[in-house]
Amino acid sequence: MEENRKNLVDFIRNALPVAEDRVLSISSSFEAVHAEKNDYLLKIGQVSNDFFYLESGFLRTFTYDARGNEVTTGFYKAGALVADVVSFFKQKPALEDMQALSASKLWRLNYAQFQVWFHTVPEFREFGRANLVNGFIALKERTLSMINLTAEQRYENLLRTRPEIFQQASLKHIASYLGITDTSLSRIRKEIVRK
Amino acid sequence: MEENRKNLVDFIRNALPVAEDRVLSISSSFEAVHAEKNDYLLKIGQVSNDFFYLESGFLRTFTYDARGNEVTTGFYKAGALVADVVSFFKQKPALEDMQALSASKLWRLNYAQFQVWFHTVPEFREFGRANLVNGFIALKERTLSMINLTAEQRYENLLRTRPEIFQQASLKHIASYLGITDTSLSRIRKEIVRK
DNA sequence: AAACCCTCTTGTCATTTGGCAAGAAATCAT
DNA sequence: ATGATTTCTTGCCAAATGACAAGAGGGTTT
Repeated sequence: MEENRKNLVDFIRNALPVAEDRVLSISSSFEAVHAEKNDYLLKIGQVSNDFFYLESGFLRTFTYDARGNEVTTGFYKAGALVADVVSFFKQKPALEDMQALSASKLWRLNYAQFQVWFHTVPEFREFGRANLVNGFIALKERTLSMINLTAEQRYENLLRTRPEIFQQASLKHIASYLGITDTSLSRIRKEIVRK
Repeated sequence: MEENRKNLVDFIRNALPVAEDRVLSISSSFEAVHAEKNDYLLKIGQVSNDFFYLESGFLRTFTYDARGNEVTTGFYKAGALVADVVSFFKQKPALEDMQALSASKLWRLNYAQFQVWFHTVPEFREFGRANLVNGFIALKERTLSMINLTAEQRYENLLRTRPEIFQQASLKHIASYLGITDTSLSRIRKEIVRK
């Protein structure tokens, strides 16, 4: 397969206010990864060595409840940075699986190389920090929405703010992301139509 | 009331590897705050201007579910740094209340002063970053524990890892922190005793 | 076109959890 | 110390949610 780094280079150039040669050297430290639909990019128990930029495709992360049911914890669309932050930064076994929901093209930065850029490029460090703050805020807001809102309100929010998920994921995955079963989601949808 | 900064200064000295005069200048930018039992330190809707060091006492943060019931989201004991990260760093209205569960002594750093230290003291910045990573990880692990574990397992975990909470908070607060009602917690405790 | 697969919906039933209220126990205030 | 208040437990019942299974609908393959 031919390797075209234009999308990746554009992303890095846009993310980091650094000289062009630095943009190129950082970009070239990423490695192309291709995932087919249903392929796993990380499995529970593995220590993540991958910090991904998702050029195209669609991913989800998921774990299992106390009864063994899959529970989707996140959806990622093209343009996203994707990593199991806990496993990658703390080099601990992952608590979630990561899986492609459609054929995906990714660029991978390994842990050692991440550390090099983090310690030698202030802009990289600053971008990483900003990213972490945003990730923390998103997780906090999602956690609170699971408390503050009804399942129906969470469904309507998701439909409004992340419509792309409904093009890419099954209602079973969406239901578990909302904290309910596919049966309940089906009933909520029916109720909304009735209104 | 007499003001004794020894505990605060020791904390800062221990947290930041900087010269003693810097430890003292940073310490003296904190302002003493005293809270009586049940006093609020932040209310939902306010923009937080406070980054606290909790010298003594005990705090909780809480919000409300869709039916209006209080749900405790965090407990904080002496020695902790406490802030509504989202409200403080993004200067947005808080989504949670913060309340003292016992008379507490706190030290407060305001947003403007936080920014000054953040931009002028690399060690402060680095400490802040490490703190954020740990906060993110703790939130992620708590979120996953709400999925992976049963309420009984969460109860036993909490009892084992944070026994001080059981000295300071009511079972009603603990129950909502575990994601259940006080009625259910009471039944779980009964069941555990039976074993 | 037929067979197949996958997703989604829907009915029935079981289980879990919560609401409520009463009473016991512990704590606090005067 | 005594009364008042709060917390915790427990029983009863209602409501919400999930498990399971059947079936409809779409899309794909052969």
